[in-house]
Amino acid sequence: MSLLFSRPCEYALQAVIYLAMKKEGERTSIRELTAALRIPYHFLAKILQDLTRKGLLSSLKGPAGGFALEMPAKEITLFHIVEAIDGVEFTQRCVMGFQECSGNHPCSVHDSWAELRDSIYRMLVERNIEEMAGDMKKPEYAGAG
Amino acid sequence: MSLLFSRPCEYALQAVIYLAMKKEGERTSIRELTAALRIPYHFLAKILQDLTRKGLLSSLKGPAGGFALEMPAKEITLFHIVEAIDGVEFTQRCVMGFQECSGNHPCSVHDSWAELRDSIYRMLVERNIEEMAGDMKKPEYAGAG
DNA sequence: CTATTTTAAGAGTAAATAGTCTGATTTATC
DNA sequence: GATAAATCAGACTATTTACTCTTAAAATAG
Repeated sequence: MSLLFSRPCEYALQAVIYLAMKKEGERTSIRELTAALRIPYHFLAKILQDLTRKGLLSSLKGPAGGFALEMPAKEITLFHIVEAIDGVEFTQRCVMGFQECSGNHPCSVHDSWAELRDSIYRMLVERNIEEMAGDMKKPEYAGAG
Repeated sequence: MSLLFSRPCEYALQAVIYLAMKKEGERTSIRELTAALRIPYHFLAKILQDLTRKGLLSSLKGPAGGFALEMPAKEITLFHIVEAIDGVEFTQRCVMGFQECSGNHPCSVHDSWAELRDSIYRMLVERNIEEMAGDMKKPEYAGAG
């Protein structure tokens, strides 16, 4: 079970943060990313292609090729990545799956979940990838392998 | 995509709340539940059997048989149901899937997610099924079909 | 121009999740 | 006891998600 986000989305989040830890413009190969993050090679390749098509990354073939952020890390949030890979369906569905659940015909946790949903959204937008990459470089943080 | 909870778990939540809307001890058939909640018959049958094995429901075969809550609705929370069907893994995993993420080696949203996780837990335990069934009976609430 | 290193693309496979079917068993009623 | 109405059990199928493989194409360096 991969809670909240799909596997591809989790991998995308990790990969983009990893790229943000590099100097701006520096390119990183799939090989390096999959080794550092322990993600299956060809699977991550697909995901990075997807992020490239969606305009979040740029790619270059050949030796010294690889992937880099298409825009400054400061302008990217986790939400951009989630939006690109999983979409924003989680902002809409009833948490218990009631088909009729809606604003004027709510289920009994509709309002609590609405608040939580907002908090999740806030978690995804309140900090940018540059700040997060800064964290990850510190020894007390996890992720880079 | 069935956010946060699996399909079987969503169906279980719906079914248990539906049962809590009945008079204590009254038995309800799979047929009635699937008609009211629009859930596939045989699939819900499996889920109810599971909840019965886990001790949340009691079942009776034969005409006038069906399912009922094994204990007073006041003593059941959504968390009991989630625990029985999906387990509590969502309280443990890193939201971005970082393998190394933990208390003393956190990812950059570790703390925000920890708070959110607690709020989700609170949403699941702060009200019991009796209260929620009470809500659902009111015309402005959704669920019973 | 050739060899090498990288991504691109698309088909294919595997595993997990969701949902179905059939037949047996239990219980109540006539 | 026979019949009917319900759950129980387990095998089966379908769909979605996760992951792999192969070949092509682009870029660099010699």
